[in-house]
Amino acid sequence: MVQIKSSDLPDPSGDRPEESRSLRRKREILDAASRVFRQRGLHASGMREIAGELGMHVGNLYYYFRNKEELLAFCQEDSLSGLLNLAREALALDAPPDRQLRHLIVGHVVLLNEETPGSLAHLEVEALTGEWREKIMAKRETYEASIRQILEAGARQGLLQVDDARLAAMAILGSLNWTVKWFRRDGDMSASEIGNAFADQILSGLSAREANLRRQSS
Amino acid sequence: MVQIKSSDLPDPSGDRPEESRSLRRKREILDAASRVFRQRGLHASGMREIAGELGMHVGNLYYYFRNKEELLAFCQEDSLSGLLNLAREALALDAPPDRQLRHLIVGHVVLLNEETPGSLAHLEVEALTGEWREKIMAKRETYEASIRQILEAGARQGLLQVDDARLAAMAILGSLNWTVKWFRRDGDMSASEIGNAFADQILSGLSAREANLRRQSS
DNA sequence: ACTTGATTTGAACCATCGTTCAAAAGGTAC
DNA sequence: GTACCTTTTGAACGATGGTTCAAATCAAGT
Repeated sequence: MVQIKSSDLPDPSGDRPEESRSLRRKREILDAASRVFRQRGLHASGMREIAGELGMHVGNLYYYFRNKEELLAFCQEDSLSGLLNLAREALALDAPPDRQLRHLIVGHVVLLNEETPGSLAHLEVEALTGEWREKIMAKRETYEASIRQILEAGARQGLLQVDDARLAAMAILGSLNWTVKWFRRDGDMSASEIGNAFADQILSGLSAREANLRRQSS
Repeated sequence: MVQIKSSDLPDPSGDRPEESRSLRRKREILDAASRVFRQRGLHASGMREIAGELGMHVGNLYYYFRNKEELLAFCQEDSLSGLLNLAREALALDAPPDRQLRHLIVGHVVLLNEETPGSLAHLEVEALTGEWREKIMAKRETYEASIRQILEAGARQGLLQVDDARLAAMAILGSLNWTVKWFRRDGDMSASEIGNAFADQILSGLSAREANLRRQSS
């Protein structure tokens, strides 16, 4: 009777060389689940398919996760942890807020589309209920707050022009999150290329100006 | 045995005073379904709940729609028709492309969040298969093409700065579509206020400039 | 009133899906 | 090799949800 506690799955995604066998297996399941969720869509993919992806049987999943919702919640938490790390990374950057923002934008697109396989789940908080929902939403709120923090710092320093940080953050997040709906691994642009192009557009805006200032730093 | 053909539900949402009883009922169902989809989420809402919303019984739905997928497809088509109208409207506007773009942006946010009740469905093309999926995706492609058309016209006239119209369109659409995930009817901003703020941000960009040109027309 | 076709009911069917559990298999330390 | 805990299996249960359909009801037209 192991019964792994919900507080497992450490935030730093760095691999401990000596993780218990059980935890490694758990992460394997998590990754498989994420993959399936992404391919077939959240509600279209059942526990049996997730188990099948790993060549195991359904019941076995319930040895590691209490139910489907917990599995989904862990996927989302994993994905969000990556984003929170990214946000910390961006804020710790020794660079002006506009560059911090670019770092975050590019990282977000890469994370959602190339690294974290569970990203799609991140878009479906509605599927969660109760404590899990609150926990995930709290984490998401923290992430959004980090973005606002960058924007407001930029505004304070006169580098960014931000009327309503909350609104600006949602506009940005919309562009970034939406990429999971159309990004293709075999497309003609990598995630980081897309991220950089988005950063260009978000920072410069679409309006042409007389003096065409392509970039103002470097 | 009436068997309404799939080509019904006329694009112009203007009410014909003499629509057949059957068609009116069909639209009632469509609206109810959209409402339920939106509240409970697509997969969480069953046929019984949709029927319940109208005080009718399950089986009756199948007199008007072959199955759930057809119901969903019609919802999406309805929503997309509204957007296509909007795009035509914007393009027909006797104004420079940047104003056409603003018109489209504001209209899109309003349509998705206040007018068309079936908007949420619009975000879930994955749930469709076969012919329906293709039909919806084709319509969506047409809409996106309209946006690119505006952007490219703007670029040609030197009014807009667009590197990659396809990418720019996706960034914009992401911001707009994402609003349905967080917009609240009882929030402190109306859909059109949000749309206008978005248009400001998308056009001007976040980078502060020496000459702070808030608006360049009017 | 009577007939005919349109609409609605009510109940059932069937597949799928999440979940449970007792039993089998694996792995390890003594 | 044997005892003990971990992990996996295989099969089943119960609920839900989409779907079907024959029968009942409704709405006109004559």
